[in-house]
Amino acid sequence: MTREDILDLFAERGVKVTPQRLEVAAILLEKPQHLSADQIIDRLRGSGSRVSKATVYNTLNLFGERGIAREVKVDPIRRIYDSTRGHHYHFFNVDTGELQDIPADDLELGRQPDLPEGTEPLGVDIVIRVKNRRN
Amino acid sequence: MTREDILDLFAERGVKVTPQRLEVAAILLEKPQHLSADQIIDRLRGSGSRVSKATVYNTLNLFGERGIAREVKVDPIRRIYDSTRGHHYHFFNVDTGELQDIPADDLELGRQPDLPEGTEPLGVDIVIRVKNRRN
DNA sequence: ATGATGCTTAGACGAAGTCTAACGCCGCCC
DNA sequence: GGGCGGCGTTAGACTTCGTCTAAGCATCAT
Ligand SMILES: [Mn+2]
Ligand SMILES: [Mn+2]
Ligand SMILES: [Zn+2]
Ligand SMILES: [Zn+2]
Repeated sequence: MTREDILDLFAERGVKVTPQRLEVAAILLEKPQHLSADQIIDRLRGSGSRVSKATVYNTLNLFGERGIAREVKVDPIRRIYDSTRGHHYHFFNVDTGELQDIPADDLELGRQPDLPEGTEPLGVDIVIRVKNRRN
Repeated sequence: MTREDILDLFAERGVKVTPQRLEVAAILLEKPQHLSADQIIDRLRGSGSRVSKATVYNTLNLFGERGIAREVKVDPIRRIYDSTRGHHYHFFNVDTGELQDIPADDLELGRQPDLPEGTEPLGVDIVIRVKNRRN
């Protein structure tokens, strides 16, 4: 994702541009990937950036709310942010901790249950847990 | 679930019986429900029990490993334990934090993707996120 | 008895994320 | 230009959830 794309996306989602937000976006949205806040901070530090921890967390929360990144719930000990915004699912390898995308078309959802009374849908999260085959 | 059922389940899963494990099981496995460690500790304290925090966490980890309870990954800030061991899925109401079971039969999974090379399946977690309808 | 093993415990510790209060930056008004 | 308000950023304190440590206990085998 180019700098131009990022600026367009910010505009589209009503997110004001700041140097720090651009730095975080440049790392996370560079390519399809799944990163924790800590990994993003490490990469920022590695490239000499001084964006504070508080700002990284604020920014990731903002990106989540505005649909600039997706939060993936697989591991209760840390939040993972996903640069792929479109509809898709995940494999989670419990041995390696690795997350892998499943394109929406590769997984069909048959019958779906009625929603609870008085609620409306937000989305469907599917995680297929796998482990390494030992033989 | 009766005390007898719990003892049978422990035996079946190779879990040694201790008074503390029985107390935790009595609370969690009483009925179909979803509880955090903290809620379990509160209920133990409320009924005058003195089981330590460390033991509650150790016990819940053990229950998870041995399939005596299920860990539901829905909220990255705390672990939720599910007394329903069978195959089923969940609604998660983001407004209330409420988790609601979806029986396996109510949700059909059509085509499933090929697993990543060298891995074998552990299970499929599905969470349908919903919010309260406001109007 | 003695020792080994495994469970429980209080409280220290660690990791992830949030909050606070000060500070900087920018646009607006005069 | 100077002052003001609003928002974003910052360091570091703080909170929360969970794990670890080291001591104490129980049970079992010899
Ligand atoms: Mn790191
Ligand atoms: Mn509580
Ligand atoms: Zn993804
Ligand atoms: Zn359930």
